[in-house]
Amino acid sequence: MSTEDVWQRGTCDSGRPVTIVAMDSSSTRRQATRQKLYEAAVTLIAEQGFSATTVDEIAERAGVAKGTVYYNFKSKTELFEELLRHGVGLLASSLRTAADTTAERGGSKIEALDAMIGAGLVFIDRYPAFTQLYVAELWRTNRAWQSTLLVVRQEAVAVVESVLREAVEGGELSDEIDVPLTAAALVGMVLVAALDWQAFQPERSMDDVHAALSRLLHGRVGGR
Amino acid sequence: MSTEDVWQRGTCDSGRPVTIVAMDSSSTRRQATRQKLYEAAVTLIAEQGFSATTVDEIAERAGVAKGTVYYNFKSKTELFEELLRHGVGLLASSLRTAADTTAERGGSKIEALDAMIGAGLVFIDRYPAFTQLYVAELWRTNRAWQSTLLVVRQEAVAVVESVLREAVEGGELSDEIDVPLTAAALVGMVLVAALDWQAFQPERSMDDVHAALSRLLHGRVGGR
DNA sequence: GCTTTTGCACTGACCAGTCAGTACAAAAGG
DNA sequence: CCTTTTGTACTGACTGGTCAGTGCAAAAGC
Repeated sequence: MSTEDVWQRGTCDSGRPVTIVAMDSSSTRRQATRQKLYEAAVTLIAEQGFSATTVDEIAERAGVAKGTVYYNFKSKTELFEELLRHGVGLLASSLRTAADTTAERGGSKIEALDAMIGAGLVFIDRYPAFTQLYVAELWRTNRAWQSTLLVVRQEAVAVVESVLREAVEGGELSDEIDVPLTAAALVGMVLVAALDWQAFQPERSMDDVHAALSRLLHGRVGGR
Repeated sequence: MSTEDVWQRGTCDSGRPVTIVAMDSSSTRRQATRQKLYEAAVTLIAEQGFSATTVDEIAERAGVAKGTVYYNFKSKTELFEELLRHGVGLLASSLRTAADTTAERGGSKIEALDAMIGAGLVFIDRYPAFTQLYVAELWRTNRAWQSTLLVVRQEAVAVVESVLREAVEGGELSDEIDVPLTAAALVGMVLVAALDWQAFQPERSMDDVHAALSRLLHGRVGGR
């Protein structure tokens, strides 16, 4: 975290507000506040779910007054939706980078998929709370943010689909494989294995997990 | 949904579900009420999440008075926990049956795994709401039913692990594979692919999905 | 004649969202 | 200079509503 504002809060009803310290330029402050709110919200919602998490909790964890939440976001739901957009953006671009880097090195598409598994694991390791939250909310029907999630899912899965498609076109994979279903299965494999690793087998290393998933991808499990 | 299910309740030590068809006349009525409540709760909670679902809603959907909910269950949480136990019992025994049937026919362990994928898909197709709910709650930390879930997850994953282990012992699979991680990855693959199928690609047939997953299991995606 | 269910009124905690007010920097004005 | 105004960011007590869980008398099953 970057901003070094050393300021103190007073109480509203009695204590003299003892504030202080200047802000550099204008809107940097707001950005920092939003970031704090994102960070507080993501862990709380991942732990407890959206409805079970109160705005008061989010504000408290962020070290901010409740009113500030509503100054920065229209509603609790809007805060959550922006969180989703923000997080999936990070994931998708991290997957894309992994694929592109492999391509630049002249690697095969299968290698690119392997690299994406690695990138996925790094992401989940870094933002476990976000991943948890994403998985928990993705398949809920009837929610307000359903449309946001649909878009956001497509952004992530599309990256995998495009690499699979290129692999088929390049003759690297049989054209019998079902691109959308296989992409979903691969993403699910990584997501669930990683969450399970963190929740139930935390003693394993990321390399262990990557190796196990690679083996599945390369067909060394059920192998012919 | 069929109300005439054969009732199963897990016993603690044996791990083997005991079938309860009908205890005594008075209990049957109670069981029917409980079943109605499970069915109402599972869809509502899958759609909205645990906290967002009210007891009044559950009672109304079940066509039962609110007091009845509390006559049959200590609390909303307890209702939910028993729902989880009940559902995972069904899943685990369905997986076990698939594996056993394959074994009886003299099939290989890989074939057993394939059959379990099929059984998993049938289960998800029949109880999509339960699956949704399970995935959404499984990796949450800090929840009251955390310990219930841990037990319940183990029951399902253990079935897959045991088949993998037998396959390794029988020389069908390399002993280099990591049994717990691979089991988690396989379960995740099926779970997520199936949910994705239902939510985002409902036009596909179950056979399509099974074929795509089989291909991954048999290594016909990343080839060698 | 038990167990189970109903219907309904009630309570107390909890919570999303509001609003009047504070803090403070920078600009405007004198 | 100093003082007044303006804009932005934030504060926290408060409100109106919601909901888990209770209590109980009467009815319905078995």
